[in-house]
Amino acid sequence: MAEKITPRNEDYSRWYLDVIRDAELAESSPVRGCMVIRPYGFALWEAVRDGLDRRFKATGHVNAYFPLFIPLSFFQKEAEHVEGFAKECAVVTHHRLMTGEGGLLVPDPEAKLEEPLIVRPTSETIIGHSFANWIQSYRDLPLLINQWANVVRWELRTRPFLRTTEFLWQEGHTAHATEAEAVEETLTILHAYADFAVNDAAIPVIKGRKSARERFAGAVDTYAIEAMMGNGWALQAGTSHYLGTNFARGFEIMYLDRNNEKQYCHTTSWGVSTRMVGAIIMAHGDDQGLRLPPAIAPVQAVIVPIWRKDPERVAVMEHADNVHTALVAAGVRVRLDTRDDVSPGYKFNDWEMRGVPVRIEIGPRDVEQNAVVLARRDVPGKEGKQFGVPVDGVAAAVRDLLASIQSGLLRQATEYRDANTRSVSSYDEFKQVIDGDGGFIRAHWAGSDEDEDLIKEETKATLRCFPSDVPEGEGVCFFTGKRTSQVAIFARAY
RNA sequence: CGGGGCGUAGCGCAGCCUGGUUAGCGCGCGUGAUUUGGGAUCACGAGGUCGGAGGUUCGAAUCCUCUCGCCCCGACCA
Repeated sequence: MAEKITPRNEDYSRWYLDVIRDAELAESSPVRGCMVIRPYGFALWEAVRDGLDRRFKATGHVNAYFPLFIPLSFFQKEAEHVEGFAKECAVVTHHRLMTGEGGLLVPDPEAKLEEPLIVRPTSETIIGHSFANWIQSYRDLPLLINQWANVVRWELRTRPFLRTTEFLWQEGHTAHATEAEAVEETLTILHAYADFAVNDAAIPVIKGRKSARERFAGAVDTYAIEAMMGNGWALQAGTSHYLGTNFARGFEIMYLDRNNEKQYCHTTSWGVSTRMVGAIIMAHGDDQGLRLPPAIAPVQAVIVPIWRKDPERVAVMEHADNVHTALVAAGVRVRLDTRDDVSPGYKFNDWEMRGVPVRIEIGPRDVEQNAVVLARRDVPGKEGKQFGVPVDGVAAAVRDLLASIQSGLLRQATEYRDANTRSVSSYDEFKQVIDGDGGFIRAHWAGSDEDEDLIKEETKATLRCFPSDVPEGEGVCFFTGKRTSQVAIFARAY
């Protein structure tokens, strides 16, 4: 691997869990596979939410809300969709409890539902049902709806943020008159996701189309943004699906066109989940813990006052208050750490683990000089510190620093990804890379679905996507030896 | 569901093999003092049905049986 940016040490999983614990992002819950999101972790999710929601609204989407429970029969209406989700559904069968033997509460057999309800694993079906009612004419199109919600998928194996039984996400659902419009919508959202990932989360994602094997259940085409984590594995951080008329046929989502003829709508769906928080942790975290890009950091700068005796304390706090006020006025999300029961050293570590981009140290020496010390989270140790920054210029200096950290994190992550993206010209070489350095393999690909299955079985690497930016041109498939212009990215993935 | 492992204080663990007074350690928590520019120190203190049930035994955290739960690897997946 290239120079270490994030810890790919003995146990990356352990590191990941420790970061989550130390930064107080989340913890396990009494319910298997579910996660308690603590306030700081939720603030991070809210930042993701705000960044995405702003982009959705800028492209004409509006928010709405649909039921948590979906009638079982709704799932039946799209064949591939059933197949994809049937294995991981939570099912509600009763609506009342009763006291049974030994005083234990049990579902009342008298209160069995005539039709079981599914706790939504995704909402295409129930939203499709509404869409069918809402859409009559071409004048009702396009219909651009988004929902912020929780969903439940009974996964066999879970990991905090990356895969939990219940998770928070947004799911967009749109309906269009034509295939071209719906495909355009799918790509508009893909670009919005990538824009957020790159510019807000500082994660250099690759936009691409999924292979048939990796496609969403019921979609004609699935597009995704793929990110590289600190151990070289891939993480699908957002998906956008063109659903064709599959769901429109299942739910009779139809409109009358200008010629007074009934037509099926072309629909799309797309989602980003709390998994994005996991991506941010794994893409940027280092040995000290979390590193947050300023654009989404709940706290962008923290002021740590330092004093020994009460007279010092008064002077330092007054100075710190002034700096705090100036930064608030400058629009910086700043926090003054007034805790007097922990030492400054403790606070330094505490905020570093939480990934706060900028730390402002204010002690008696700074009061004397009417200055502060600035420390940047992305550069460890003394090199990351600026001493004697005059108070007059603090707001400007902090803003510059935040901008520099934002671009610095993106640059580091991009360099890391590029250093760990390799090309191969044979399957042997492919296996060597996957078992050795890991990372992404980007190569020409003309294999079949079965070839893809074989590679997955033998190497655990999956076809992540066909990247949409293809500068390579025609070449030879590493697996089949055929000439092709199609390029694919393979990697082990979460 | 297959393969491995673990349940002892809020958290992390030792003790179990080879049964024996009052079950230990670290972190955290409470009180006090001294500290405070990189995770403070000392003193005192609170905190446990040893996952549960049954059995063996004079005696069980320790041995046996059953049971419940969790974690890791695999299959499923955002």
